[in-house]
Amino acid sequence: MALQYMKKTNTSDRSSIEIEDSDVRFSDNFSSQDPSLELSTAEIEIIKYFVHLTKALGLPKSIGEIYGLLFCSPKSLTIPEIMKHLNISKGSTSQGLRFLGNINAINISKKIGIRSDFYSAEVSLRKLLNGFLDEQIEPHLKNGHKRISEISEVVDGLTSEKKNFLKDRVKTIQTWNNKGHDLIPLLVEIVGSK
Amino acid sequence: MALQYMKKTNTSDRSSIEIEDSDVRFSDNFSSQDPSLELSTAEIEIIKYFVHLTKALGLPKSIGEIYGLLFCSPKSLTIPEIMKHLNISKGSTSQGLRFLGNINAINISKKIGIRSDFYSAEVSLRKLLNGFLDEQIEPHLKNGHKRISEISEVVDGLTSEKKNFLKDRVKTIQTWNNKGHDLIPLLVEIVGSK
DNA sequence: AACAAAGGTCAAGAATTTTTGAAAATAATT
DNA sequence: AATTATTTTCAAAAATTCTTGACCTTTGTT
Repeated sequence: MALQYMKKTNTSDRSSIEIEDSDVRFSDNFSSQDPSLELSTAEIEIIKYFVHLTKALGLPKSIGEIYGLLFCSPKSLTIPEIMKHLNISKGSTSQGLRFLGNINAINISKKIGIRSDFYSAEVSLRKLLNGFLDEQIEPHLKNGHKRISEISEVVDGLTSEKKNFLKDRVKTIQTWNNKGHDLIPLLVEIVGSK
Repeated sequence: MALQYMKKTNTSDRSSIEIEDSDVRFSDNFSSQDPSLELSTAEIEIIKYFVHLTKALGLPKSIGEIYGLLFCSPKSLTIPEIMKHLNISKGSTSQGLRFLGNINAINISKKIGIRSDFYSAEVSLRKLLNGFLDEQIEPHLKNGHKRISEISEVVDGLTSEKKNFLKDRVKTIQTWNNKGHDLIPLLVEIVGSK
């Protein structure tokens, strides 16, 4: 569950965040690996922070792990390195990097004489926010706009006594969608103002 | 998957939204019910819109169904009515309403002489946004703040050459968190104006 | 006080999403 | 063009999340 939708109504004041990060793969079965790949407690905690964040956004843990690892790394890393550091599969690594690439949360570079791609974390909040909004939110709004138009037509064809009520409701959703749309560039300006 | 994290990189320009709403329970097995409970195509489409939205937010379908139904209803409804209209279980209905209640997306009222609670959709964008941010986002930021402080202490205790690099990174996360925190009231003002 | 209707709880099952890893595709080198 | 390193794909397994419904509590009625 990405967002907390099961909050108890009467359970005193228990901490309101529900995501558990008890079982972090790499902290469990990592000791027997090449020590040069070992992550410090500090790094593990930072990675957990990003896992928490991605889970809150409804995204898989592996994405938070990958971004977190890159965020902690002064030098850019290759796919095999990421896999070994985090002890995750090639598939997860590849898909996670694709997602992060799509939202411009990582930078990809090459080094002369080395075939692999090198990945590093993008840390500009403006770029991160912009990528996330453009790739993840704006398509939803665009799609929503289309859907609402279709709904509007269906409602216009109604003859029941509910027609006017529903017309009004459709107008409400339309307004919401427009506001959301207008908000995107504003958000980038406000939050991303360096 | 709440947000699209599997977008193909090279699949021409296929529509970027991935959520399917092919199987909407109540449109499938609803015809054999009491006709007074029957939903029109328009209503079903509006409910699908909200299902789509809740899925995009990483929330269960039932929550979108319940909110959508209430949104389409000129009069407030009881739990048994909601269950029958949507053909969902008591558990889902109860939990869904609790979630919606927590974020102030619904209003609960009583009618004299009737035991049941009556539920209706809150349609003020300001209230909806405020409730969602306060109940779902702000606790995450608060928790994040705590986590970052803890991480900061761990990093301060470091002696490795990475210490300064990680200190800098922690500072970056701190800034992000603060900006997010400052943004909440601003968002409500901007979007919820009127 | 017994009954009935409404609402809540939560373990188990169903449905969905994520991860894995073998196989295919791509790209660089000899 | 054959070889090898790197990356992508995708079906199946694993993990997680959602829904159900039997049981329990609460509230109001007779």
